Amino acid sequence: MPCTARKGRRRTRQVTRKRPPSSIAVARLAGVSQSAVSRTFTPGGIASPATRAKVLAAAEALGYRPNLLSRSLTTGRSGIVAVAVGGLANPFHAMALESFAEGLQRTGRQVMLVVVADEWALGSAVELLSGYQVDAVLTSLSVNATDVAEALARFAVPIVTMNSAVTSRWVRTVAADDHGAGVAIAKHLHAQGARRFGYIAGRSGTLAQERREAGFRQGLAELGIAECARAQGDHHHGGGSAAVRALYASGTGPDGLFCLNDLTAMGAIDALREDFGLRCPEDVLVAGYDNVAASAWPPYRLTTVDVGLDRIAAQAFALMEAEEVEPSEVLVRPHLVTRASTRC
Amino acid sequence: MPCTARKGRRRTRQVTRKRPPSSIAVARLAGVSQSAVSRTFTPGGIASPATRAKVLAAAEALGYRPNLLSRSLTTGRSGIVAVAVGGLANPFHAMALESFAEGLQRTGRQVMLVVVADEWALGSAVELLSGYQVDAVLTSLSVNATDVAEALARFAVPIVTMNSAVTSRWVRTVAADDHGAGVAIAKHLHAQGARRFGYIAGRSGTLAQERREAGFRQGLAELGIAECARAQGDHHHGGGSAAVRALYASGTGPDGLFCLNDLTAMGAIDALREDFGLRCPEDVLVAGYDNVAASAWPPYRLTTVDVGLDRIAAQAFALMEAEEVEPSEVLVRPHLVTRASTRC
DNA sequence: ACAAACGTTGCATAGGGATGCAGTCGAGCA
DNA sequence: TGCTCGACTGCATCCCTATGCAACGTTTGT
Repeated sequence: MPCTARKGRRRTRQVTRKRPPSSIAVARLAGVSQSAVSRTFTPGGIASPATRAKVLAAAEALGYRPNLLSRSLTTGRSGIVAVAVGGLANPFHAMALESFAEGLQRTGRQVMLVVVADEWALGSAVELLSGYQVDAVLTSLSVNATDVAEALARFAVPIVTMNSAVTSRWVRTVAADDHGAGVAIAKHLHAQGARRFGYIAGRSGTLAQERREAGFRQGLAELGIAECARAQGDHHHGGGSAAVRALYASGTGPDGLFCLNDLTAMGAIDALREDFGLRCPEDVLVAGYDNVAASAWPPYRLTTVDVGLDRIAAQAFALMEAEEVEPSEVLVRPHLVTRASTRC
Repeated sequence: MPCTARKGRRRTRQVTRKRPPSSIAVARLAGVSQSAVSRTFTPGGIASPATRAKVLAAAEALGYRPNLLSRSLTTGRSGIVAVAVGGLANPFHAMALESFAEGLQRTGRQVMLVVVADEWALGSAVELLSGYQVDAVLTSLSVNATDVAEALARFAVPIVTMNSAVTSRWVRTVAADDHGAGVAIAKHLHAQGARRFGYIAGRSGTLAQERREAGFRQGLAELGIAECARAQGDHHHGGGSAAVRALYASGTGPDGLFCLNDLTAMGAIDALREDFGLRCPEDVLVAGYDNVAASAWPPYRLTTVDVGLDRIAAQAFALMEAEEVEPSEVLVRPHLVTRASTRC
């Protein structure tokens, strides 16, 4: 067997930046043991007032702050929660992020942000994140692909999504009642006088989108209406405009339009006015979804659905902290915000 | 002297969640030493193909991922960069965040997000972040208070701000040439026929705001114009509207309006139309700042300034990585985007 | 055929902090 | 006065990975 013990070796670590003071340095200066320093800074740690004072003075003098990364080594929890959002260009995602971040910071957790393109990117992002020992992952994306959900479960980290095709011990879901909101929009548009209906979708295959559409169609069906025009947008302003151009190009289009989200709806309204000279409340009623700030602005005054991000965030936190979860989704009741865009 | 060595103690750690497999577990399964596992996963580590294969197989079987937090213990760099933004309700901040996040993720760094109210909150946020050993801090805030800048410097972490009153070895600044842009806007408005000018400010005391205003006034001065009405907004849509109501309430208001940012400008335009029946290009020319997505929408078609976030982000990354920096700020030349809101 | 050179591997330890255990010291009690 | 109890404190370890060094086996050179 090789090599006997030896000591006093010299490190030539590469660009080793100057390290901040450690608890050992503080202990030396304060004339106490390293454990005393640790106990002073550990919540719930026991130290006499005298010791605590000496330690705090020394720490202040050196500018010492406990290294939370190495703390997480012993405690097994990093205090870091990952938040994955897709596309901050959409103010809804920005607001969701802000809600999450605020709540997490308030409870002393830190937010690791990951911007992901879609749910598949989410898989590899989580793989990376698991290396950082994040305590949980929150995402405003919805997970539809079953295999993605299963892949996520492998990391043994609580993952809270907004809509997921399958939920499991690790993949948990909180969502607004998109279906119910779709029904409500249908009835509202009808009550306001719309008779020819249309729906502008987003990228196909997202659960939220499918549920909103299904709800809308069911609402129409309950009113005895089977027909509903349809066009596809892209979740953004431009897509809404394009969809309207497709819908109204040939002959009369719908006079009641439900759009997957507010950006799409605002794009739709703009195209109606610009390209077809149609006025929004008078000729076509338009409703959106998300209650983005801009939806309240005078040019739009858009009827929309407020999902209640604060309540969603609160539920997400609860789900994230739960030890065990029976696989089922938590639904939050959204709130219909009626504005001038659907008032004749 | 107390206690002699003893071993085999039992831990009753509190809710110790099941820990993920460690390199030791992988080593055991693969029949190699822990160092072999470490070398397999360390970029640049040396291991024979045979060993590497055994290790990778074992790691795959156990679902092992190296713990990046403890890695950072030895390497001294966490790979985490903090990004501090204020108020994601403003799409400009959301866009800045996205630019930063994308660039950082592309280079394999992780983003720790901090939402802060103002620069003072930034100070305590950085204090907390320094516990997480972040490699640098980026922020879309500007730091004006000298004492805040000095407090930040104490943490010995590179901090890149957008505008800072004082720069130092640690506090570095990249900014758009707000002053120059203000001048350009003044000349543009004048060239388009405006004669009575007005400026809508944000909260007082932010450097960006002061520079835009100073530039605007200098541009006017160069045109021989001394007079410029002024009202204060709040960086948001509502503030712009309120400012317009204040400006136009008594008699004729300006026919050339420069607003601190796009949200303010859009609020201004809406109030001009709603409350005073003034049309935007015909009666009043309006310009904003930031080139937010909504500024291109048909109701506004807002002339604005694009600061070039991608270039700013690139410069920020360079500043962040620089070992030593001569204390001076990096200026990026912004780009005037002219749209219908200033075309008669 | 022997030595030197090279490529790999394992050992031991560092890095910062948390904590079980045992020992110290002072206070309270009989 | 003597003893028990309790409050602290320090020691020794552990958490997980990275890495300097020495030892090993193999290949190459002469």
